[in-house]
Amino acid sequence: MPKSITRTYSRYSRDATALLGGLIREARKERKLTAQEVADRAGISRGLLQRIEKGDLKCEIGAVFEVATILGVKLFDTDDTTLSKHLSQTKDKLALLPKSVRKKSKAVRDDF
Amino acid sequence: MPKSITRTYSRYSRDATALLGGLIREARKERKLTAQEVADRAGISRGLLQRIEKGDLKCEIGAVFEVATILGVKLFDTDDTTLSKHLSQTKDKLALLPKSVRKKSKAVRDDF
DNA sequence: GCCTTATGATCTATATAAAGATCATTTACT
DNA sequence: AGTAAATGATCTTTATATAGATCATAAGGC
Repeated sequence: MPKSITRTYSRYSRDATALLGGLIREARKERKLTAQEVADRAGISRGLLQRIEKGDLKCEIGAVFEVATILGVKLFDTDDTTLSKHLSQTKDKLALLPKSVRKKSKAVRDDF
Repeated sequence: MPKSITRTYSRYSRDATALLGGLIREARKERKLTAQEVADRAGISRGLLQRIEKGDLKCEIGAVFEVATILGVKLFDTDDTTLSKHLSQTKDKLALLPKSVRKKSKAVRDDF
């Protein structure tokens, strides 16, 4: 049961979301598409698109990224190819890291 | 009333979300933090963090970005200062664009 | 200036994401 | 190898994000 959610967000998170929303709105205007058109193409409601463009932090990341993709707003400042390359690299690197993080159980060997 | 939601996502959106999740997991491991620790610091549940790291598209963007911020995973490949600079620039640029997008009402003047 | 249309804002109903718990499994230390 | 801890997975309950509608306002083309 979710306790009444009142999250706090750092300035960086808020700025990043606002920036992304702004870039989306900018791209939409430049391409001369109405909010309704973009919403339709993304399969979301116009109201949700409004919130996304406003930088609302409580939107599905999938919806936000999808709109960005449709409008050509690049995430990670990279093209598709570079993105999937990064993706593979990350997966490879993760395979090398320990599967679980282990905290020091107690003291640091003061037994000598 | 939301009709049964079954969104479709582009590969780019899916890859981007997966990459972000992977970078988060990677950063967490490198800093030797347990999932519970990070979840606590972000004010979210461990389950949600799991989904974020897995690249689940149906998470709040605010939660995802907050975790990324806490772990030092940079969005937009920029530091804080550059980010807010971009933010202002975008706002300025938006002020210049037309406030609403206007579709060609009908024909292109065939009345002469 | 008019008139159509895009946008902004608000409300309701409902699908669903998230918290919190529990259990099984894996994993890393000793 | 043994063990405690971290992770993964699943279930239930509840808060809430979303769709869809409506209304008011703003804004652009004529």
